[in-house]
Amino acid sequence: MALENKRPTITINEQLLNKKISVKTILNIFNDHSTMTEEQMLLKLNEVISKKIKQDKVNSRKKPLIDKNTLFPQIALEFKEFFSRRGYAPSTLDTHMRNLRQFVSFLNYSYANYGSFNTILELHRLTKIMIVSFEEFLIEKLNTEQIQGSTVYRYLSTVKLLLQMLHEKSISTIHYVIPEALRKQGKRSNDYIETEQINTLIESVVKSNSQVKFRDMCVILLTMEIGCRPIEITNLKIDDLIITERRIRIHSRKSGTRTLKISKDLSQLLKRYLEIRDSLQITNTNMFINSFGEPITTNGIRSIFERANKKAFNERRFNPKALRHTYATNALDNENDFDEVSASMGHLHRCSTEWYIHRSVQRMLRRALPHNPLNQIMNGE
DNA sequence: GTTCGGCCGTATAGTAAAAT
DNA sequence: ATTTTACTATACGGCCGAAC
Repeated sequence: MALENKRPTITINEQLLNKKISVKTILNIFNDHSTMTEEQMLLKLNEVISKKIKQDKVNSRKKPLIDKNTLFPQIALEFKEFFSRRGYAPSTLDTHMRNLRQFVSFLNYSYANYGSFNTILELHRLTKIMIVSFEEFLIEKLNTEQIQGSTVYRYLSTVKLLLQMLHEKSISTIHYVIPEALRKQGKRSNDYIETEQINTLIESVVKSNSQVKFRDMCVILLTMEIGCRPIEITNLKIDDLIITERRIRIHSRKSGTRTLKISKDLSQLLKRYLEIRDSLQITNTNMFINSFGEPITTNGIRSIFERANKKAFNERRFNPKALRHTYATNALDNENDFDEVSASMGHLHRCSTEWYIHRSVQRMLRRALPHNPLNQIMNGE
């Protein structure tokens, strides 16, 4: 390490060329330069750099989570086994399994003296009375405002499906119809977010020092600009972005596939994000990844929004869906072609889009996205 | 034929807790 | 302290048949 006659030199790791280190960090290193030798400075710099590189490495998950299957009663697993052959989406099967867990534990609790209900074969002891008492149990929860009507309906739908299966397997002959009064749909909400609020949210992300800052910005701005769903963001593959044409192809089971135009600024931001992503060793082709290098999930998207909200407003003010609603309202308000808006929202039917027209006319008149918040960010940097 | 509404599969939201 | 998962609850929307 002797420097002697030579000028001090430093070998920069190739990886470093792609890393960004803030000016402030560098300045901090040389803060007390008066007391440091050149050699010490270089050592210190190297130290900071290697720390930074280490930091940017993708973490790996330590150990697998608890086997999900152990969380569900045997009946739910058998249910899944039976129905997964019918092409149900994973989320649907999950929902039913969760609902079944409630039902099975209800049976085991309320009818303990009838013996246990563990496997579907044991469900031959299931009686209509038990189901009706489950209904009553749910109604009680409904009346005490623990759950909504639509949830009661969901639970009973699962029971109905279970009975279908039991019938097909000749385990039970109970024919069950959900009572009319218990078939409640959920209520639609419609949030509208003023532009300033969106700006505040985005600014808070821009200002943050988060390692996933660029990812988060891309996710929020994508939702804002094209009104896509969280699930559609999780489904995005790298190939879905056609950067030269500034087009992005989004897909979900619910809405199918559609291709949308994005702004110049957003495409630049995405490009920048993808550069960062490229510098990590990622084995999948998903555009957005979590800190483990795995494809991001809808939970991940939600937490991006929650974090940003908390930072910006100190409370949860709006969610991805609200941005989606805002997008639809703005798009319609700016006198875009109705069918175009409908298509860009991924609505297959006009009625889905029409719903947004019935919003407060006053508010619709008041605001119209005066500018793209991205302009400020890109110019400001 | 268009519109309305039910059905039901599937997505999102809120919260707590775990993992780093 | 931050970021993610797990769980429960609930909203959204495609599809289709009945009512207009």
